[in-house]
Amino acid sequence: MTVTNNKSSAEIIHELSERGYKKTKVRQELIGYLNKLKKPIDAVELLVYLKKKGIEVNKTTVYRELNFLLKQGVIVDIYFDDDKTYYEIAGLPHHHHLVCRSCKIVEDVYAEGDVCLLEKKIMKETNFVIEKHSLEFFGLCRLCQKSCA
Amino acid sequence: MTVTNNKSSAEIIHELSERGYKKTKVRQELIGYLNKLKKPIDAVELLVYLKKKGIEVNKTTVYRELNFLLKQGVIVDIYFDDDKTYYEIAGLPHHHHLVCRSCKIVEDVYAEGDVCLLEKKIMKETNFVIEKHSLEFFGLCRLCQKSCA
DNA sequence: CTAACTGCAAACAATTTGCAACTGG
DNA sequence: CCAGTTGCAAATTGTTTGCAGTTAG
Repeated sequence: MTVTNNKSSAEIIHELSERGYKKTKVRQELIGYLNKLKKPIDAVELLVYLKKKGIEVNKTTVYRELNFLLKQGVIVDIYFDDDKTYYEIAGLPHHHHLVCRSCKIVEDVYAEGDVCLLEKKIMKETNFVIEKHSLEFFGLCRLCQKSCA
Repeated sequence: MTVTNNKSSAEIIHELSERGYKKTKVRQELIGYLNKLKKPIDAVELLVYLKKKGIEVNKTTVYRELNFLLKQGVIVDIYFDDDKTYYEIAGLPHHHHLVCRSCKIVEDVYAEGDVCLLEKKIMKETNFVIEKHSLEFFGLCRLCQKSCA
């Protein structure tokens, strides 16, 4: 599925420019941040991040940039138990997500290939061509186990 | 996780009435349909179904009813690679979903407990309390493999 | 009779679109 | 110069809320 191919932000920007796309402030910042974060984050939080760094940018631009990066394969989109889209840098080693239903924190879990085997089995049995899967675990993180019901 | 406990529509309606809730046309139809369908479906499609059966109903009522059934544990909500919520009757045996990226058809896959083992392992390793997980496979169904890229 | 249920219009949140202005290579 | 990029306001989609009227038990 997802190929493990972790690139530096500079490399990504370079590849994009080879494809004829410009090196803009917002583009660089988003790629840089997502590349460092290595976890799913939503558009609004990214907007907050940019604001905090003093970068004046309209939400439209952020949404447009995210869709662009998605199409270019720089990031991937992820859907959790709510109605917004999360984005994560592409090319991370295969992993899944732990989502806390209380504080909404997201952690990555790098559990070995069990699901990939299952995937192959299902493809064989159903003749469905599976291109990707998503596996999320929902529950309570260590902190929230103490503070809430 | 989800307890396998497949009830008849009549039983469900009965339980709800014991909790003080009424037996309404829309409620009966929705439970009946979801119980027969045994697959995830979204609010709009449910609305279409009701209209087709000649049941005059406002979308607000459908959304409200779905949230009600969710709270009552009659149905569960599922999130795929788009921005709407899907609903499925609760208590089905543990299973996962195959979603076609082209025609959006959803199929259930009843693959055995691999993921539950993984879940236990992760709980032990991370101290996260996992309450549920969702595993979806995305790709092309048998038909769409032929008709589209 | 009364809590549960409903419709309607309006509000909402997340995201997209049209269009004119702008900017990097 | 010109394709790629941006801001702004307005539109869209999925869903929720307030409120007044209706109905099942």
